[in-house]
Amino acid sequence: MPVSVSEFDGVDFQCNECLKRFDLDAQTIADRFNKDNADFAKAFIKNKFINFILSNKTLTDAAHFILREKKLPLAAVKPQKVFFDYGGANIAKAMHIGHLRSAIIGEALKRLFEDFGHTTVSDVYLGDWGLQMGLVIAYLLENKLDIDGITLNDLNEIYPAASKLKDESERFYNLASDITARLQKLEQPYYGIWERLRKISLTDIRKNYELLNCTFDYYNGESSYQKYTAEVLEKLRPYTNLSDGALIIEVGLNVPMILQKRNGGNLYATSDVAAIYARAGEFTPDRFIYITDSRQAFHFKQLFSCAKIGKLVGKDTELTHIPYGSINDKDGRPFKTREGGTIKFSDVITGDKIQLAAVKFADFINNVRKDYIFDLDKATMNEGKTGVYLLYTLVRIKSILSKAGKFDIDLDANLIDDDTRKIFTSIIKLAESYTIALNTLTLNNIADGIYDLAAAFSSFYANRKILKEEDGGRRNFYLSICLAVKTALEFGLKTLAITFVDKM
RNA sequence: GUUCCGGUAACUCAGCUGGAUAGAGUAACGCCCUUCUAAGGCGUAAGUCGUGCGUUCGAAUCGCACCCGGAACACCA
Repeated sequence: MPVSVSEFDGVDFQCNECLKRFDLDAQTIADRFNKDNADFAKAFIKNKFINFILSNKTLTDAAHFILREKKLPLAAVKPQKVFFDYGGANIAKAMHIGHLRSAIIGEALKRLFEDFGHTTVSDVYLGDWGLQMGLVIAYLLENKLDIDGITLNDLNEIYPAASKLKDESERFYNLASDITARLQKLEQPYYGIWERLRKISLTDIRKNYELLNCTFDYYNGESSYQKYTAEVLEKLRPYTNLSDGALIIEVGLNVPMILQKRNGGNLYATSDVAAIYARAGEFTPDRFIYITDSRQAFHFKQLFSCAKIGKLVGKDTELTHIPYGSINDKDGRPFKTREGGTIKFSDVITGDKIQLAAVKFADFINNVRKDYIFDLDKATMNEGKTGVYLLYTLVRIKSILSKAGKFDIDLDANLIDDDTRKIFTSIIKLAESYTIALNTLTLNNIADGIYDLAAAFSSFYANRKILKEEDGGRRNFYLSICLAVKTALEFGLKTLAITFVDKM
């Protein structure tokens, strides 16, 4: 019988099945529940709802589990192997604020799956093989720029300039397209220049992802999968045909998917098809999860349909795209600098742990799929529902524990009062939020759960002096709670890939 | 034009496989530091849940229509 968290005062969980089914008598069910599960929870009826109040034993059991196992009591699931594709930084293009969400959402989801015991494989899948490379190379050659001495800063200026030129000059666009196609055939000098550009960018990209706590198993890119292109196109041959010179495949949507351009050049789609084929072959994952911005939703519909039609993945392989909304400014417009340029990664991510926690938490607290208004000042504000608050709460707990010295773990259920009860239920609800997160592939439930636990602790903390408590049993009870909350908060922050500190 | 996503307090957002009194944070206004980190705690005030019909014992939640905002829709990624 389905049970859900209740918002009703003094009730932990509720069941309203008896309101829907006349054959069920709420009182009978509650009575039976109470008979069989007396030490777990108490059921009672109000307004035809069956309400459940968790027993003190259930509350302390959860805390004991955390203290013993150093993790939250999560529901058991059948372990799967899941392939994560997130990150997606571009070579020869500075990382900017738009790259932030894929990285932090992807990393947190990956960790969430690992918390549940799933095996994961992750690939950053760099954008290193498309037209953007041809644009930059064409620009370098046309302007006779010193390619050996080029720096990342130069690239940051070259790409926007080349991109602009592409829109203004058809001649330049054609040149860049031609160079892209030649590069894809590994022709010199283009391939050599490409290697140089990739090397310069990669150092910076790795550094940035490390700052964000992103841990990719592979730093592959579109280029890494090109060697599978011929093979995958051959496999798809029965389903493809030529249209207007381009190689296309009908995927059951109103628009076919283009696999190869008229000039023989490959596109993003080509790389993606090759990549999913190669990954399925090498890792045989039960599931693929791609995390990109929502504008690519249609592309992934095409890709997944193509992969199924062409049997590039197993029949039962689950293919998931998580589309996230764009980061907008206070006026709801795509985030730009005052001059109209993109906000650079380094403007937002400085490496300061507290600021980083704030930026990440501000993202998690919002629904992944929606656009969200990014306000650095607000995110890093010292008050309210922020990453700073969580870190601060943790610091205060740590301070108490270090001053307390040794103590015996003792959770005497008789000592539970309103404040401590709130802490215990918050812990249980946090564990519940993990299941919701896993099922919905969102993270705001966990972020909220962590906040609620921290808030419950802050209330408890404000109402008593833990270290001055003279009753030994009570002191142990309080300190044990501190330790359990600390462990739960740290576990939660680790899932979200937020680094915490000891002092601030 | 077709399709998708969004519209909830002044602001930023939860809640959406229908359920009890629609929740947080911010901003506003009060109160609480000789006391474990006040980056904190407690409280007050703030809502035609975009609009209109419909389904239901019951709708922010489901259906239909409409209005606003954003996005995607063949050689970009």
